Amino acid sequence: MRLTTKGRYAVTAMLDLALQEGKRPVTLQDIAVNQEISLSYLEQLFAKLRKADLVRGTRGPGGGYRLARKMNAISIAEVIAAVDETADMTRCSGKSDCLDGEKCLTHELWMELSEKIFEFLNGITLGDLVRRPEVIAVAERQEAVREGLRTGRLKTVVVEADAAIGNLK
Amino acid sequence: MRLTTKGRYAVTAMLDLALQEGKRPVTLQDIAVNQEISLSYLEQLFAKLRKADLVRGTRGPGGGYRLARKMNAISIAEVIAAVDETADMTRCSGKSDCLDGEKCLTHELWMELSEKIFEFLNGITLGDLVRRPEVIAVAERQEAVREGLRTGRLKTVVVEADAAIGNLK
DNA sequence: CCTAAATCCAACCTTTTTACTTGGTTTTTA
DNA sequence: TAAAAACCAAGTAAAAAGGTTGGATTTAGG
Repeated sequence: MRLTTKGRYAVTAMLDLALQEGKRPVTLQDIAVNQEISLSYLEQLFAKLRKADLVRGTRGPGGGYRLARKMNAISIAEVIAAVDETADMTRCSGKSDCLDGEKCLTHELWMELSEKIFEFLNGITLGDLVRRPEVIAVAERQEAVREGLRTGRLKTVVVEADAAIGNLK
Repeated sequence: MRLTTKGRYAVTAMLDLALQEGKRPVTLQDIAVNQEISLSYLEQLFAKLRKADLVRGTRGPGGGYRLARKMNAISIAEVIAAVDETADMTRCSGKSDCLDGEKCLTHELWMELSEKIFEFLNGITLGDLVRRPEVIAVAERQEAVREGLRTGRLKTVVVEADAAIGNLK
């Protein structure tokens, strides 16, 4: 189970989709702007997410991407694995000479740890992250700010939001 | 908390040291052969491990490296952090314009997850891995941490888990 | 005191991975 | 039928991983 910026891009993008569940599908263009990442790179990541049956795209105007499953049924591990193609991380997979010496022992220990990390991340779903007390507070602030933008009541809202944030910390 | 082959090299190398505790110091040459990695790359990794006060080197013939602390007092997270120099993984650290839009929300969610991963890896020591019977204990604690993520009760859970681990020793 | 084994150190290089660019095509809605 | 979107593929630039070379400093042992 590797864990790099690539995996992070994938997870945050999936979170973007999860946060918009029920609304119109999300365009990669939107995500590209949000995450400050190139559209085409996102396309490549989403090609993998689609192959892994994690998202579903609809074409044409008004189209975009949706989660292929409920957010509670998509684990972080799955998302990361989908974009990561984890080439064998042990270097001793088939080698028989790895039986003697300390080499294979440390490898075995690593693999146990690796397994634990996977299980850990496999036990966390997008839904777990999206629906959390603190997270909900943040989401409300975001809503408030956005609403404030519309109504022209921005300054007070931001102050309120900042106060709310302060309470969290 | 990044997690790449670099971190794996560092962890397995540290496991090598842990497994030889009490014997003569371990030379990088030995590790290089065990892990099939270049001596000089190992030197670079160990320079960082040394700076992080995780290992202590003794020069000259018969020299090599030892753990700077008891293996129970060295966490996997520490080892990985030492070699990883985790440049800011969020891209929005100081930017104020990150308040509007969904960007900062997903970033915040990611950071929470990232924090959880760190805590998870910080709760596992080299000793946990080396002494197999207790690997089971790790699995149990991991369950606890994951549960904590869902309920938002993480800190207490971790403390409880640490206490439980302590009882085992 | 000399030699060899080891850490320590720095500069450079190659390979792989990440991330972006360009230039399309197809599908679908308005 | 025009525009908005997914889809696709080839190539490229930038960054990180991993290695190479060539040392210097310690230090045990003969």
